[in-house]
Amino acid sequence: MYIIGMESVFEIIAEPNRRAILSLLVSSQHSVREIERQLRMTQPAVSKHLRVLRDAGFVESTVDAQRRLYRLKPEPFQEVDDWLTQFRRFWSAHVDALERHLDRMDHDHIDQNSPKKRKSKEKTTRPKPRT
Amino acid sequence: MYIIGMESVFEIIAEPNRRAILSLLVSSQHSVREIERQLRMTQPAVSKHLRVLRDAGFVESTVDAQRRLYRLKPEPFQEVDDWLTQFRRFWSAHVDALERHLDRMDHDHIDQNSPKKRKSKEKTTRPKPRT
DNA sequence: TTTTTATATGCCTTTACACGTATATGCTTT
DNA sequence: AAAGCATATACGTGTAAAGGCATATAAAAA
Repeated sequence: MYIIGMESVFEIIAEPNRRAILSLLVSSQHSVREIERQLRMTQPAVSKHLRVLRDAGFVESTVDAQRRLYRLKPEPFQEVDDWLTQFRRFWSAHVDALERHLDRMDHDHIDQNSPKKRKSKEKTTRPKPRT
Repeated sequence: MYIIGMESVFEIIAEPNRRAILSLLVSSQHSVREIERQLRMTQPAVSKHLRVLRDAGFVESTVDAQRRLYRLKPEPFQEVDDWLTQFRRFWSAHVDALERHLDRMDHDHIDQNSPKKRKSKEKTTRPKPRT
């Protein structure tokens, strides 16, 4: 049940300054002032972008005295990733990016000590060539 | 002094009609007229969006008599996926979406006949909790 | 309490973009 | 050659969003 302004996640991340804020918040939470100084934006600009990001579910905030500490929320990113899914079969057939994608994730996130489980050349199923 | 319209991939996919075109083209290539009828847009609208998509590298076209057949190109999707990468560690820590992501890709793309190689509960490494 | 710091918001201006209509270009069919 | 189909583009219009400045609110420090 949606209230208002329901912009798509894609419109939200279309704005470069908002992407910068998201990238900054991925390391840890930050106050508005900190974002303002790090990204060299005016304070109202930061607050407005954070408002948009909050409404879209990209961030949430907690109160710390006069400050508001903003941090990321995961759901909208998942939404982008879900949209991307329909294209993965296609693009992986071209640049074999699927394999690289999975290997990259194995490296970065699963573990660094156990051997990779994915066979290196398990030829991804090719979609039918376009006519 | 800007060269010309170098828009980011995010601005490109921010437009709903463009996303619709991309989703349509994922099945197979289509002519402008076909897109026009399928998506119930005016012909100039389709042509303009295709122009934007082409300039951004999302599509390419070949000539077929008077028609132009448009099809997807993979690179820009990869670019979106790359941007998403910096957030995967974060969001996977929250909803365990990484595992679901990988499992989903296994199902959809790698193969449908060999057993899944990924252990079902290989507890993804958790990033340090945010402070 | 007065002042200072932190954040949010309202107003205004500018810019960019999406759309529709009309038109231009070019190939095809007759 | 003429007519018709397919596509691209130019122009004008409306709208929405981003940025700046001023201000409102509230908590902290003095």
